[in-house]
Amino acid sequence: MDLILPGLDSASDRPVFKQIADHLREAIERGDHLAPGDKVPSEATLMAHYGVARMTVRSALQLLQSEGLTVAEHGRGVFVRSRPPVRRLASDRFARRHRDRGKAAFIVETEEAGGKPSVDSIQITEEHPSSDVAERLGLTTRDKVVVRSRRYLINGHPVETAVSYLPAAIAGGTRIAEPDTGPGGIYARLEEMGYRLDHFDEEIKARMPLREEAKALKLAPGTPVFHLVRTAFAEDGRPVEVCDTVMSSDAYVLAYQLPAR
Amino acid sequence: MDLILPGLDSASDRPVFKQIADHLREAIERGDHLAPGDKVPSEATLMAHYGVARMTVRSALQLLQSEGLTVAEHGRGVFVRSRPPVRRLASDRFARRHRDRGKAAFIVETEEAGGKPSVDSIQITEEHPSSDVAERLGLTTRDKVVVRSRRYLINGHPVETAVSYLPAAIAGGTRIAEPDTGPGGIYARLEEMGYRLDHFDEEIKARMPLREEAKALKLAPGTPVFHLVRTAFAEDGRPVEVCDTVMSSDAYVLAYQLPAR
DNA sequence: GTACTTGACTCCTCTAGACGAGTTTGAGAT
DNA sequence: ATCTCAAACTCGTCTAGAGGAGTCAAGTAC
Repeated sequence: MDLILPGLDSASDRPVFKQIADHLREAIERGDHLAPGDKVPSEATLMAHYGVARMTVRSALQLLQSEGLTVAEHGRGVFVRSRPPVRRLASDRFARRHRDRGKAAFIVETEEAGGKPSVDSIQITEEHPSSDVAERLGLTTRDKVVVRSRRYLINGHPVETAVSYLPAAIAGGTRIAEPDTGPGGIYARLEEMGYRLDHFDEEIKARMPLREEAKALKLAPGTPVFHLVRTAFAEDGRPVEVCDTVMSSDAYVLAYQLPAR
Repeated sequence: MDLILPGLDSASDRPVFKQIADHLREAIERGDHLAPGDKVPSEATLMAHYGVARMTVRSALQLLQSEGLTVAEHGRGVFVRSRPPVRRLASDRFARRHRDRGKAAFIVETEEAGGKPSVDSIQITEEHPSSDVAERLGLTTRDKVVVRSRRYLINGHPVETAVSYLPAAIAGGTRIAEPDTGPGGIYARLEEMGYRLDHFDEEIKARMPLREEAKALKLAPGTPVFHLVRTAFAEDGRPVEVCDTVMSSDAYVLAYQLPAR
């Protein structure tokens, strides 16, 4: 490792720990001496190099970690973050021609990208909806909804959690309320039941994950999430499903096509 | 302020600073005693309450800040983050009927939402494109592109930076290369010039901001950004513009409509 | 009354240690 | 040659201080 870091600029009024972070950040962004996966010099090494206290070095490393540039591994070291290959979610992923192939969108897309898709933590309950979900579905909080939660994984690594809400009047007692919804997933079942789908609305936010989300998705510190809420509308204009998903921003690029007309 | 925090659980093996952060996080999420804009108890208060060292309290506060829940103001205190009202960006924002009204999408939307839109830092240059931009525009890096950078503000607060790239062969020497593009913006000029627009592709990533981005958008620590790249296609299928925007995730909810057909 | 000073309170940076816990590695025993 | 175990090295948590700088309000001088 021939990484060479500059000395501190004692004339500058920039705090020491930020200067150290700057040096490391530049080395990472240049990418020549500190490439993804590489080990960042240890705390002890940096202390000696800069002649500062341990906490000062740790503040610098903390900063880089909060920027999502590095990951610390207890007992091993601090490493330059290597991002997993991202998946592009096309805006035609719910087109009927895909659904008719008999597989859910996630499975198809992941296999096409050469990954091994899996789904776990499937839970199904029947509950009263939150006011937000009730409003989106055109229900009241006194109505009941079928709630399907699950987690999606690629090559064993979790990338997304999803919770679907469907009016119990529609989905109650059907295969949608079973763990295995059969070929084509929820949307195929809805269409079989006569709820021919017309369009989906998607609302996307980006934010830092809650603690449970970071845990469920095994997110490295400093990784934001997409929070996407999709509402499916039948051809009669009625909403038939709300799907609330949280996705690792590391794993996805969302792609949409908009008409100019 | 009658905020009541529980004591530490010395039996738990959860680190003290995380326990303290948990207590504060819960109080914030409950929202009853610690609402947006409220002042979090000072470091000294928390030290006394929990009987721990200064650095322990600071670690807890640091954690909350990195989660985007609080903002520290030097000399004043730590405050529960109050998020600005978000703007929903509808997927028909570039429909021709809006463009024909003679205002750019950003101006129209912001005024409709009751805000005062403004644009600053307008810079126009002519450059060789990066390989990414060249590829999206169907050019080579030896061609030239007109580069329009600007920053969008709502009520004086920056929310988005945008850089548009257009083939110099199309936009060079036109009003698109002037600071004021005239009514309806770039897209109206392109259509006048005979490049009737067909559709837009948008690719969305979420990530933590670079340092310059955090500065340009005056982002609070722990605020991720949307990185959106839009490519505009003319009716003959040729790409005519690539727009690279970075948006504060605090200020936006992106909304799209997808067909189910 | 107004303007200025002062002090209390706030968070920011940094030092110099301590112990703990996970990982790796090499020396010694088998 | 292989296994075991302890040492060395890593980051994680925590203590107990120090001086600095920004903010605010009360009190002082004019």
